[in-house]
Amino acid sequence: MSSLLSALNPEQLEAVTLPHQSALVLAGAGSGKTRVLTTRIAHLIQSGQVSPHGILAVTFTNKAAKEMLTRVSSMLPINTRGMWVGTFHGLCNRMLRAHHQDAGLQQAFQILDSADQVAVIKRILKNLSADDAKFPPRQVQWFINSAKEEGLRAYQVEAYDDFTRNMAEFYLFYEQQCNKEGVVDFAELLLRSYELLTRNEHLREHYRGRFNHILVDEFQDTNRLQYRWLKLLAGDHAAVFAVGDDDQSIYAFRGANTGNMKDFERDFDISKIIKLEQNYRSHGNILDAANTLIRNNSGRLGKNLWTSEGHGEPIRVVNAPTDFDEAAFIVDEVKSLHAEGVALSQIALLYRSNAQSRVLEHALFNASLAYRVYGGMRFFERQEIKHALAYLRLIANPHDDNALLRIINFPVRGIGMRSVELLQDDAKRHGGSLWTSMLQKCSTRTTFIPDSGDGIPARFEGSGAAGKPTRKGVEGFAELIESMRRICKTLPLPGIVEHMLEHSGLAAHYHAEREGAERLENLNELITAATSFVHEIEDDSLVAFLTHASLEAGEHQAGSGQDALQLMTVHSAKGLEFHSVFLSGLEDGLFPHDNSRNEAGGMEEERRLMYVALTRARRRLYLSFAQSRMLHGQTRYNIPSRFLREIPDNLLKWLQPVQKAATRNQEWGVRKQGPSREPGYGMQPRASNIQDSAASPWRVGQNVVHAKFGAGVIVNCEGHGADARVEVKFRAGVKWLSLEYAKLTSA
DNA sequence: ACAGGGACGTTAAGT
DNA sequence: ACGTCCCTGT
Repeated sequence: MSSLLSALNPEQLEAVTLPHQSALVLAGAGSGKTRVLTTRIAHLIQSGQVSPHGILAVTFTNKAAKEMLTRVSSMLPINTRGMWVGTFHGLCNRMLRAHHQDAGLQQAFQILDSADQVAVIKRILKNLSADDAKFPPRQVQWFINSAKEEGLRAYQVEAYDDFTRNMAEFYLFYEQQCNKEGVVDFAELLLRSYELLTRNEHLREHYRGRFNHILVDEFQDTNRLQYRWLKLLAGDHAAVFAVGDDDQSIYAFRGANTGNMKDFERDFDISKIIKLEQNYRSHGNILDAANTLIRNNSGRLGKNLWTSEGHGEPIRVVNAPTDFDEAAFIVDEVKSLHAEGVALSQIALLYRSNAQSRVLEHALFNASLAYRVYGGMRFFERQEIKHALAYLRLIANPHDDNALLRIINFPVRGIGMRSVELLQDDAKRHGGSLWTSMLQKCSTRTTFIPDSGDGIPARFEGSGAAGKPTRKGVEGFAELIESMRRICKTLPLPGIVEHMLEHSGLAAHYHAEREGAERLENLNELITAATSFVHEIEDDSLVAFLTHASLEAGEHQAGSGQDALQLMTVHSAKGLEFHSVFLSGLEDGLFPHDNSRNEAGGMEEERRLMYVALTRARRRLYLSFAQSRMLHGQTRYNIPSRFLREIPDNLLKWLQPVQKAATRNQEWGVRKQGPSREPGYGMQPRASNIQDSAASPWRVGQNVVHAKFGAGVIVNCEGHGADARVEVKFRAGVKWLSLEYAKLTSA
């Protein structure tokens, strides 16, 4: 047991070994948060305070949930099956599947992702002939989801104006449509589960009795409904162990409510917040910068990161004339870092908004540097995969109108818009699903019209009636789905997928398409996904697989496995760390973003975002800005970010202003000591005097040999220990080299 | 059925 | 600048 606890610092130890009581752990960036969470779970079990059965641990991402399970299992040789570890949505789904009847759901209910949800809303708006200029589908979606996150059903929405009344009406129709089809959206998983526990005392008491310990990761990201769900589930007896960092709350825009932390203190009688402030990630200068910056925010719970390691290198600041030059600088610097031995995958290029990646990618591409951009299309979101899933959904539940509409004429089988509209009208009249209408039409026809044997009813030949010839297509489609449903009852999951791909015509379609090779490959990958799903998961049903596809959209972009630079927004960098970080586009308007100016608390959220960005770097941090930048087809002239001014000068080292690319002919170097002011920039850059070469065997003037650059002479030294660096003049130019990585020999 | 043109929007993103 | 979405014309 003590082996579990031996490596913890006092605060971590206190958190891990806390008795059965609710607690709030304020866990700074890089302070060992996950370690504390997982060690506590292991400790609780090992010391016999709770069985795995009594533990519920909730996170926001599947990745975090998986990580937690892996780490717990590595600490304890126990079966983690009894534990409820997962995302809010995953756990709610688990609960709703187990009690689908009590929750008013069919067993095979399917989950809509955001795109599916918009599709449903569009259909409803069209159906109601709503003015789509006045009511954009995405706004309706936002309204519905916000209402659900406040725990409100359509009839509970308070509407004092026409606009809201309309919105509430759309919500109502949407609700009815989802119920009819047997589908739920993400917010619905939470709300249903919450309502189930509220209404069903028996179930509530069951789960309250079961979960003695509830652990919450990234607590600052919880929304109101999630908080209420936790509170409801905890009741009076469970100990809720909430871990979070108010300074890293960057998701207010999607409903995260930092107020939950203060509510939690009050509602759960938290007498003392445990603060994890020792940072195991970054060097001192980086932490000082982050600490100083974030102190400008008000209403913090308060926290100051520290490290037992040294100050490390100064933070480098770069002023570039254009975004193009900024990118060129970054590429050069990345190259030399790489040459010094830093793996590309340990270098991150961060930016505030996705549009900024373009110019960086362009420069990287020209320099033939391997890179990987986060945030692209995910596996289960690809068009061909969505089509395939739509077929699978119909197999599981043919009343899923959304799925039906997606593939009723894909691949094309001669079902035009006209036929689809007729079906929709019919379904609307009868209040049933499209599938029901379809079957009725087909059966009506076969009853009244004898089939001539070739599949084409004699009576229709040459009839020329506008809508009628398409019926054959509809009928063929109905038969296709029915036969797939029949046959798939007898097949194992991968077999179902394979059969569907073959008989739907999807495989043939992409096979014939000129650019379809990759799509076809993805479809085959879907069979693989089904196969591994069957091997890994205890439930190998089609419904379980579809649920998996909805709740886990898959990898962001298949990491080719090769060593590559990491490009991503600051938001997606949260939780990650890198040896070196380049934070680009530090300009007012970009970061902080213009749109945040008018939002309540917007600037403070931007500052927290900046705080997240800074604390990603372990050893080296570059901050850069451009005086002009091409954005949305226009050149913008920005001033450096106010956040740059909030970092103490003595932590910064201003690199020589980058020259215009066209006239650039010298290497990047350190600005000479002395007063300097960027004209028109209102900042006082100061050359760093962090320098310590006393203990170093290297001195200025020494001749050295580098494995790659050849012979050179040291012209400058800085840093100490693992962070000592020297500036060497080679034939090819002047380079800064990290002594930790560069293979330098004395000559 | 499908290509092509025009309007539009363009902060961040998990489930 | 660029991608997407929807409509229109062939």
